[in-house]
Amino acid sequence: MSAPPSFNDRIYRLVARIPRGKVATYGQLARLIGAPTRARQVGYAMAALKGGTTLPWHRVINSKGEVSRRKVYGAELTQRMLLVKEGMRFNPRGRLDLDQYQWQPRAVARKKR
DNA sequence: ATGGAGGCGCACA
DNA sequence: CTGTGCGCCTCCA
Repeated sequence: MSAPPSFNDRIYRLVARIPRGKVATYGQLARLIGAPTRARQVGYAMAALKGGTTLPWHRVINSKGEVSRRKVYGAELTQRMLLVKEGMRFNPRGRLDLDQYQWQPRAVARKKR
């Protein structure tokens, strides 16, 4: 029997589609799977990823364009490093300009944010 | 069962 | 800008 894809699986599938040089926010991913109020669970899903994952987990940030704080400090630095390596540049305030870097799954049809 | 805390986000003050 | 509250759901003690 094929079980319906879990919340986490849908998130992971989406994360896998984020192109290099772009980022998505937790809330954005939640909205994209039709669960606009569950941004926090997206964060939880990411936290549950294992070390050897092939997913571009580093391309997921918060709605302010910053790399979120978490338990293990080193992970934040790794994430920032990976993003910079993909060509993105952080503000003096340590944030990314979402207008410039946020992933737009549907290129055209999207006017409001 | 109950209460915190967690890679969030939004509205308000 | 910061802080607080609430909604949301999962985990864990």
